[in-house]
Amino acid sequence: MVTLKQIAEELGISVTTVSKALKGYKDVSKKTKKLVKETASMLNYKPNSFAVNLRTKESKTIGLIIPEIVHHFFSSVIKGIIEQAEKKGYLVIILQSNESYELEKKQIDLLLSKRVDGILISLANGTGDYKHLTEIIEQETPIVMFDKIAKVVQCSKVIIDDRKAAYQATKHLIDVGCKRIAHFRGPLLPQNSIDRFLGYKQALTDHNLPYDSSLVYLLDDMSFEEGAFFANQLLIDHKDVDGIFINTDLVAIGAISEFNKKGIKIPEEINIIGFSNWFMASVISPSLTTVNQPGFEMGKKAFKILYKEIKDKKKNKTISHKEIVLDTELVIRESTN
Amino acid sequence: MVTLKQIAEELGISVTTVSKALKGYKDVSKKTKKLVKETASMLNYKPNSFAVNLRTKESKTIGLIIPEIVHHFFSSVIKGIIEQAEKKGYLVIILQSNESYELEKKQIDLLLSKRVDGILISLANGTGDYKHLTEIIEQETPIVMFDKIAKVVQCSKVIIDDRKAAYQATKHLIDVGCKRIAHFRGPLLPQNSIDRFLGYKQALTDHNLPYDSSLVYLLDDMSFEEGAFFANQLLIDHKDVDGIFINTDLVAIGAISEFNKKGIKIPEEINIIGFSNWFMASVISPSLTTVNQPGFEMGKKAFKILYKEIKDKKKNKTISHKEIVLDTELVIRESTN
DNA sequence: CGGTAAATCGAAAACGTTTTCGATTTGTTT
DNA sequence: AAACAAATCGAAAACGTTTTCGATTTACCG
Repeated sequence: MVTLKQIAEELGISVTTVSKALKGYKDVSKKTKKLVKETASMLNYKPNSFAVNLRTKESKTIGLIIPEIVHHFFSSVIKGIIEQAEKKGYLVIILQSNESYELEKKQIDLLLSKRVDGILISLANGTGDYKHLTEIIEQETPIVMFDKIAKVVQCSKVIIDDRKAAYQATKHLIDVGCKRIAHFRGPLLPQNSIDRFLGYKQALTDHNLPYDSSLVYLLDDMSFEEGAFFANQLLIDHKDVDGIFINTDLVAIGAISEFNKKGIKIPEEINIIGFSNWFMASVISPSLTTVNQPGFEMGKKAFKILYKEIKDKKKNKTISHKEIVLDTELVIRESTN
Repeated sequence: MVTLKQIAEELGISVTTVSKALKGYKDVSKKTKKLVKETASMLNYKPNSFAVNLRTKESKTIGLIIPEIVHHFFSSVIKGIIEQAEKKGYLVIILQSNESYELEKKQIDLLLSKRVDGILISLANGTGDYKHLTEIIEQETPIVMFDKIAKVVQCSKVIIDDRKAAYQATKHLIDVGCKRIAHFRGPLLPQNSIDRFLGYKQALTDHNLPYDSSLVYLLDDMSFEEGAFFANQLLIDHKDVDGIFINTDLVAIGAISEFNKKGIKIPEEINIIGFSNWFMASVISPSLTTVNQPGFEMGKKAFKILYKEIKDKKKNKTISHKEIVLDTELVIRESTN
């Protein structure tokens, strides 16, 4: 590996001048500048990033912690982040928390000790306290949270309005004539589940439909199988239900599959609306009406904000935290009338 | 940020001793060892990884280049790599080539200049020459290729036996009684497409079925839409076809969707088998018979091999390249008789 | 107590870069 | 030719760690 020193010796000049020549300092003559650049590329010189990092105290690398990689929404987010980061010359280290609070803590420690320039995170479902997050902020490492956030933590956030989106989804069911609407809700912890539930409830009361807590089923692992299970349960408990708003597409697809198997006609006998707009939603039969969640844009936006905070920190500007709310969109397909 | 120096001053000893105490050298007394460790954790000392990298000439970081992140198979691979890497104390920088040769080249340059300890790569469809790859090998940076590989490049590889798997898939169609079997093949460049095509052809001739090149349709972007398009084309061109082996599940699902729309019964009128076993394959109707491609295991294995090569390089051992072939498995579902 | 061995410590160099600041050279003007 | 300004260069420190090797201290034994 060729170093500045070697180039300097080759040309009989000092390391300083070589460095400055390569970085375009104005106090080195055009002649030597040209000379240095030529021999540098001839020797295939590449700056030792370890040394640069040490000297400049930055690594041009950010960390990303995500609950699950094999997941349509999250992989879209990752793609958005990586693309945007690459444009700005940043690399992305990805870690997966597996929805575990303990892992999430360890991984944050890892990233901090690697001294990444910033951190992007979507919280695990299991995270209840936020000490590990406030620690990041105290260390003054820029951080922005997206999708699954902790409202109480003081940092920038990129989210969708889950409550509003859920409201619109439920309202859509009402608009197509549903009178008795069930909800398969997500676990108690992530804010999203709560907000979606609240949106559902609000839509009911705003349209003079009674809220019946026995129509709300609590999901645990949000799997395909759970969707099928609760669809079946619903047939036993409440034969009069004519619409379901389901917390996420995967579960909705499980439900559809079960209804298909049981010969229940969708949407004639029951309307179904999901959430997230996984690719899968468009290819099953009947195709699934759902709420589009802009993962790619969320990733892009999250990085952009993080980037600004990193730059501001370098300039010793005070960083003001932003909270961006991205638009969702109802995607109407065959599973609703 | 607290440094060794600060700990040393705090205790009135030398930086050397502090460093050695923390690293468990035997030439420092148990008393001072304990003292140093206590104050280190009290001050929340974390070694500056930039300095460590510079000194030890390694970053405990590897690079991963993948054609596409939002993709069930590849995201499974990523998951396998990250999990395994984390176990060994390595972090993973992910880049996406978007199936572009040019991007792939740039990204390899990026990773090399970041001085990652090793590189994992699955080639873009567009990569024809391998100069950028041999460059890595000349630099003596360990590299292992997986799934989409270049046979001619001298490095370790983790793959499946595409040809054998395709053979089995085609044979399955023959076993269920198909006499006239079409193939939607992938583009001309990645070796996988070629091998799958060859397996298909071999199976036909081994079972006394004539090979008819007009039954082979060349896919371009391997999308859902292409599947639908060629399914329709097939109905126009060859009404007598009773089975299709399709290069990848996504395209197969597009075809199924088109056949469903046209009222063609699957598998009664036409048998369909895909490749990869995307999650989606199990939830569409009819569910798709396919070949399971073990993404997660491939990721794990690829990292393990890379890890060994990194270690061997450190010990100046000569590294011997391995070629691992993982088992695939026929997953029989409703789309074949 | 003298002598040797073992235990314990620290000075210093090295990794490769960036940047400050002073020194030297060149050019320009009287 | 003197005087000054501008252009060009390089020495040296710094970033924080690791590790070699010599120095010092302690322990031990006759």
